[in-house]
Amino acid sequence: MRIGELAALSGMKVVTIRYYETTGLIAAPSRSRSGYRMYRPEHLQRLTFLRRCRELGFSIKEIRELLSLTENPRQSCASVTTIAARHLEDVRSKLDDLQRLQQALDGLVASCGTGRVGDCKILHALATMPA
Amino acid sequence: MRIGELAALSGMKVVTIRYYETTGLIAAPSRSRSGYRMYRPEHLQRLTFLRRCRELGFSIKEIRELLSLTENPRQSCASVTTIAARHLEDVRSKLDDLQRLQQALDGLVASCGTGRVGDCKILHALATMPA
DNA sequence: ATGCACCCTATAGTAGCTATATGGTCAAGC
DNA sequence: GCTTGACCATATAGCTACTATAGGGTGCAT
Repeated sequence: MRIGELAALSGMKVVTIRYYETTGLIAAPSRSRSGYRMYRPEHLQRLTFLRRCRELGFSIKEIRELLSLTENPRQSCASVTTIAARHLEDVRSKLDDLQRLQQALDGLVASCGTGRVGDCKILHALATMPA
Repeated sequence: MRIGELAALSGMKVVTIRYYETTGLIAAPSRSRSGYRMYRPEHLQRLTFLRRCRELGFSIKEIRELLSLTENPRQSCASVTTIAARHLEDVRSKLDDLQRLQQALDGLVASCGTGRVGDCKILHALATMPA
C-alpha cells in the first residue's frame, strides 16, 4: 500500500510516517518504479505500535528502548516492565502537578471577574504569590 | 543588582532571563560601564510574575496577553478571567487525559513482569490495542 | 599576578513534529 | 491527447521554551 493508505489505517499523518523513517523508527520501505514508498502489513503493525506508545505518552527514546527489546524475544520481559513502570511514575507525578495547578487556577478564576485590570485579583495574585 | 542576583531572587536561571530579554518579555536593563546588565526592583517583580505564570502552565503567548492587559489598568478585568478560565479548561482536559493514561498504564504494568519478551503482555497489548 | 566566580555574545541543539516551496505521478473525464 | 486533481517526492525552515557550547571579558581577593 502507499503512504496515504498506511496513514489512514494507522492513524498517523503522512508527514509523521516519513519523519519516523528519517529518524530510523521504521525501516525504509521498497519503492515503486516512480519512487513512491510501498508498504506491507508489517509496517502497519509497527506504526500501530508506535501510535499506541505515543498516545500513552512514551517518549521516542523510550519507544526505541522498547523496540530494541522486541528485537530478541528471549530477553527477560522485566526491562519492559521497568520502562513502563518508570513512565507510570512520571505520569502520576505530572498528574499531581496538574491537580495542584488546577486548584490554584480555580482559586484564581473564582477571585475575580468584574473589576478593572488595575485592581484585578488574578493579576495581583500572580505578581505576589510566593514560590 | 546583577543578573545572577536577580536569578537567585526570582527563581529563574540567568540564561532564561537573557532569553526573555531577547524575546521582549522583559525590558532591556541599563548596563554597567563594563557591559553587565544592571537590574532594579521592578525587574524582580516582573520576573516573579513571569515565573508564577509559567509555574501555572501559562504559555508565553498567554503571558504576553496578560502583560499587555496590565499596560492600562483601567481596562476591564474580564479578559484576564477569560484567559485564566480558558487555561483552566486546558488543564482540566489534560488532567482527564493523564488520568485515563494512568489507568491504561496501571493495567499494562500489572499485566506482566517475569516472562520473556517474546510473550510479554505489555508489548502485546501495545501492538494490538485499538485506537 | 593569578585564580575564581561571574558576566558577555553568538550559535546550535533539544523533542516531536508541522509548514512551506517546488515539482513529479497517475487515473478519470472531456 | 490533454487537463484536472488527488496523491506522492525532496529539501528546508519553523514551532515552544529553553539549554548547551564555544570563546572571551570583568572584578575582587589572595
